[in-house]
Amino acid sequence: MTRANRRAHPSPDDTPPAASAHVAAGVPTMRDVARATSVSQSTVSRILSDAPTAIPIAAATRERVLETAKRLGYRPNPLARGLMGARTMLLGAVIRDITDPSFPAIIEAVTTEAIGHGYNVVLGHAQGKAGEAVELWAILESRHCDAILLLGDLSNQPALIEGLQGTREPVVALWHGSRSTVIPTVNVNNRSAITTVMAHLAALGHRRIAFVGRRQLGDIVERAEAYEAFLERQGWQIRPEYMPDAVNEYEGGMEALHRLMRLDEPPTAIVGATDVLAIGLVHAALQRGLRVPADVSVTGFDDIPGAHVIMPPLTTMRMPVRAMVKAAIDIAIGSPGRQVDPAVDVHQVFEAELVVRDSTGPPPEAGRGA
Amino acid sequence: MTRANRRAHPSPDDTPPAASAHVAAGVPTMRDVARATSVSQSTVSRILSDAPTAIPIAAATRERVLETAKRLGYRPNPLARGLMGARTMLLGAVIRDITDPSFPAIIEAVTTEAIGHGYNVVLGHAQGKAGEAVELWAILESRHCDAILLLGDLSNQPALIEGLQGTREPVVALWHGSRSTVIPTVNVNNRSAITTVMAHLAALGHRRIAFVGRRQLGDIVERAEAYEAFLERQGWQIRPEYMPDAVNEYEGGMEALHRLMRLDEPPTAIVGATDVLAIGLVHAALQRGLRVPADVSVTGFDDIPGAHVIMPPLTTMRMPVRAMVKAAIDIAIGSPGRQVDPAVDVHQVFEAELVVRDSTGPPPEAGRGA
DNA sequence: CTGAAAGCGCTAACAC
DNA sequence: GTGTTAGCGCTTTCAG
Repeated sequence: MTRANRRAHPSPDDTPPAASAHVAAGVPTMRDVARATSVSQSTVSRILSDAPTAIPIAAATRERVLETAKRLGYRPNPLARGLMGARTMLLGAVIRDITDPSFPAIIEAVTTEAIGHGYNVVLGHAQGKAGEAVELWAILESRHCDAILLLGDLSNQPALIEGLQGTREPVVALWHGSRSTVIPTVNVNNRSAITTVMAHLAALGHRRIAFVGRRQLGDIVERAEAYEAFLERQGWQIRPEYMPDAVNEYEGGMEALHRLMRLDEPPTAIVGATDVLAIGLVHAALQRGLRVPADVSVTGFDDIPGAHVIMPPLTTMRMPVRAMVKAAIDIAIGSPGRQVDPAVDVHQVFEAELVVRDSTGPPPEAGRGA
Repeated sequence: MTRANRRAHPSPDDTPPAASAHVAAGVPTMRDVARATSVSQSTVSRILSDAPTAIPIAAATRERVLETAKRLGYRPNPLARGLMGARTMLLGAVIRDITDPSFPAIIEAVTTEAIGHGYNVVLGHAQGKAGEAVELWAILESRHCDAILLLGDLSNQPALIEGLQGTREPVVALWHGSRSTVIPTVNVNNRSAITTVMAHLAALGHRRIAFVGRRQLGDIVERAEAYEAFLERQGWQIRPEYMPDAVNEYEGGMEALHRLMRLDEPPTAIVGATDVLAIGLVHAALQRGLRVPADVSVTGFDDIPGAHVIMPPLTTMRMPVRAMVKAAIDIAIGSPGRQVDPAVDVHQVFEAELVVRDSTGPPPEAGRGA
């Protein structure tokens, strides 16, 4: 007995008698509206579809239908719609790792923005496992999502990316890194952001600046490259030992700091590729009895919630998350029914903003070592 | 031209000629499988439905069908399924506030657990606004979700709660507080958890213990009550000034600490109703030049990511998030097709575990004030 | 301008 | 055991 809201049935066997009274009538269907307005069901469909002006309809009829639809509390059934190949008003989201502290704000923005467009978000997270993302993708496709959003760098899922190309639904990647040319992307300008951070540090007087982050995720690769490029432009030495590998977790940052501080000539400032790393760096520094920023300056990236309540509050780069998500969704579902124009190379880039707090300051007077 | 994968059509006008080659064939349907196996489509349905043993089917036929289905890469169309009133394999999630730091772990658990059951999660967040949650609910209902999960205390959305009662889909509330009797709930045992924290503090020697949290969200109300009950059992004084109101944000905790420390007789320990509050408390204490825990001990609740990387690492209560989510999902979709048995009062309660870190210690030798 | 009718992919009576 | 036959609620030709 799974059949849903059968209405106008005196429940011969199924419905528990005096059960849920005020829903017994069931959700009104298009036929109900049609009957109540004494027009054909297809007329109702035409009026209620999102092609309001395509076929001319008598204003009076339209008025009446709209009115009864509202009175009856009519809601279109997205399932039936989707079955016909029409839009399902579903937005699929594939998330690299939902536990990453920078994602909640992103998801919040995505769901809000989607609802603003009348869309719902179906969530899936890829969680590292290679096959899983493809599976996820298949699921989203079978749900006839109108568009797919890729959240975070999923380039470690080549099968996903490949599969995504052979589909009709628009796919847009957010924070995927700007190397993917096959999929429209919305990214932060990592290069200019890191340049800003480095300039801030340089202006403070720092010369021995380290960069912490694993060159794996698209964004972080770009940040690392920008770091090197900056040093080069300044004519400063690029030291491999100033670029320790670190997994994007608090622990990764902590470990990296210890490694850096054991160097003969430790850095006076450290650029964390993410806030998570930066917070780990600060934490480990404090554990070591170092003062931040008196002994070592630290910067982050993302301005995650909490970045301002660690001690000292973190200097970091803040991205226009809202605007970026909006842009991505506009690309994905902005042109209703149409695929993203493949002729246009859609690769939007947004600028991040430096938020100076207390984790950065001038370097210690006398550099330790040489 | 929204119609989806029309197959076997030489694309007279629609399809951009040599477009996406390997998907051109379209998703195989049940009819395709039926034809390829030379059986009727309904036989395929019977075999592929989740009622495998309901009607006996020749093992040989079943074998063949299953085989071709796999070979063709057949995937059931959830839309068509749902249209019939069958299960949509969609799990709706209404989230109180997705930006709350304790939610990412919850969402992660929900999506993972859901996928384990073959379900997808449709996300919506209520975000405070009263009408919004109802709207959200209507949307989820129209999507024919098989079940709805309420995440966090949504009792500030009475219209939602009321609407939820008149539906056929199972609704389960997680961390809603255990006061709602009308909806099955899965909760943490706030009472015993706070008792544990208080006992920990008492054992350390604290006698002047404050509690910070707004009595609004279900969980926090229960925690506040447990706090008072503990004091009462100990025969200790309940001081209203030791229970400042505080919004559940870092800033709320900071503000509360300043207020508490301006008291003639400030507390030597503060129980934060959540980690967010506790982190704010610690932060403000440090700002004031107080040492934690030497001058004041602080505890939290939730063990959010980051609770262990603030300085000092936070003593807190950790909830079995995974198990709780699993329990809720089992209740919601555990009994396929059936509603949650209304006869059984489903109110599961899980125990939290004390995680002692460095934010708690003995009180200062000489209490300031009296 | 509007109605009638077909059918999306699937499930569920009902026959045989 | 298996095939036939209706629809689920909607969009979309095709006739008026």
